[in-house]
Amino acid sequence: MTKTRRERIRAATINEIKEIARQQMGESGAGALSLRAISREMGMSSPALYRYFASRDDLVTALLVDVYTAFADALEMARDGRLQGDHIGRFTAVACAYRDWAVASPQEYALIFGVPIPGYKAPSDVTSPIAARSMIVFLDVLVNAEKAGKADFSDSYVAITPAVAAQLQPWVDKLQFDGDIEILYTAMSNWSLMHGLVSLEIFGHFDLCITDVSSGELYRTEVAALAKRLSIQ
Amino acid sequence: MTKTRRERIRAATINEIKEIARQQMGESGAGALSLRAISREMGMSSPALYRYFASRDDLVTALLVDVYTAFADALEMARDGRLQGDHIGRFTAVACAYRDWAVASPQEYALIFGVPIPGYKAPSDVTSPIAARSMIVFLDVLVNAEKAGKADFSDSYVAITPAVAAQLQPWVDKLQFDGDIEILYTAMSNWSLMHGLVSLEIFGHFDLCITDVSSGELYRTEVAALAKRLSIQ
DNA sequence: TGTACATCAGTGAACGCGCGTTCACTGATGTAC
DNA sequence: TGTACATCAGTGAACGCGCGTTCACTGATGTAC
Repeated sequence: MTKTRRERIRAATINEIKEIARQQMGESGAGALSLRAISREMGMSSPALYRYFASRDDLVTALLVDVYTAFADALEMARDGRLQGDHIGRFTAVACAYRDWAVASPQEYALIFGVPIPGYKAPSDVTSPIAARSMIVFLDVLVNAEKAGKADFSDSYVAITPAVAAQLQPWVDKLQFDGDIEILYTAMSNWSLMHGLVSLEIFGHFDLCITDVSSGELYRTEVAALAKRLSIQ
Repeated sequence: MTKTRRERIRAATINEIKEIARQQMGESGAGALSLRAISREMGMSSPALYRYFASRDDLVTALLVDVYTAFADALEMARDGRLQGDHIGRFTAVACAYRDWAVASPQEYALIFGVPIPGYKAPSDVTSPIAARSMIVFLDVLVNAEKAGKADFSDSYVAITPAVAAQLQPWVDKLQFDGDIEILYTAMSNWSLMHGLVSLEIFGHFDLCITDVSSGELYRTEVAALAKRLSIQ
């Protein structure tokens, strides 16, 4: 655990690179990330970066991992800020944390959920386990509410056909999920709504028709509607 | 209306430029659109393009207009493929057309709804009226269903607070909308879910947990659930 | 404690690339008389 | 119908830019004896 001096400095430099990269992403978008621009801002020559990342793609991957992690952390923190038995509190907190995080760091959100960066393909073996984490947090809240008998998933949904149930199988397997398939389905559906609302807001597509989306009023109303629909308590 | 020979050729060239641009967008993403690449493919020199578009941004804007129009056309066609009184048919058709169009032309979808192209700002006076068209098609279906007494928007939603209602005002004004505000709200909400489902699918974020998203099974299930929730008939 | 050597961080120059855009130009197509 | 002129489409060369990446190198920092 005790690192040598060199290792500490090295780690600090890596962090600085990533921090500046994140910052530049915030200014000009994830696609415009440039090693030369980063090195310029750091007062280094650009080849020096190759001591830390083997290529631009490697840096992007590292950022992706960080961002996924930060996102999942934010959701977990929101959940754990409420008592275990406070199911509706947890549901609302996680759903709102989703938006809050995205609003606070739109370019990070875009990096994760936006159009893939042209010419860059994330190595899914690295990416996908971390990507799953955030979704699991949300699912977890639903599962626990249901186990406690404080939510009802069967009501306002159409029957899930066997075909759809089969499509969800990989997800079931991956999580070794033993609950009702309706819960998984509901999680996906709610997640999709959250994603839709947030990305429309962040990318400015609500500006046409709504004033002051940034208040989050509309989003919270939707979350409340979801909670009501699931009779979550 | 009768165009001169020169005008016809000119129009044809403009179309060719736009077509190749769309095609290249489909291959390498909207952000990677390059005048030089287009001219290369056309067997022209790149300066020649400046006879047709004053700049790269101008071309992007033209594409944006085309794409928005094509999208709205697709939704309208879907709607008009069903009888006026067939409200649930129209609802389903429009909702499914939304996804079908997006799946068929993901890069176009990304151009409209994705992360804005870095360094490009769409002139909203040109863009926004056309952007509204597609949403209006969807809204129109809901309004007519409600007028005919074939839908119920009050049921599964939380009460809309005055604050939220106020936020929707610009939209009401723009459309000179005289219906119930719940309808507008519902349209936005449903639209957001559709957007969420489709963009998660298109950008590959469902790949982790679902097999064969491309069948559309899941999406159709969601649309059916929406229809049920609105008691649309 | 001092010396010899290996490892590491960082540099400057360079390669080769593609980009948007401007400019002065050549021919072809249209138009007015 | 023929001629003079204006308009238009398209070209090739060039400007200036930024990019990712490689290479041979210089010093500094660590390590083994």
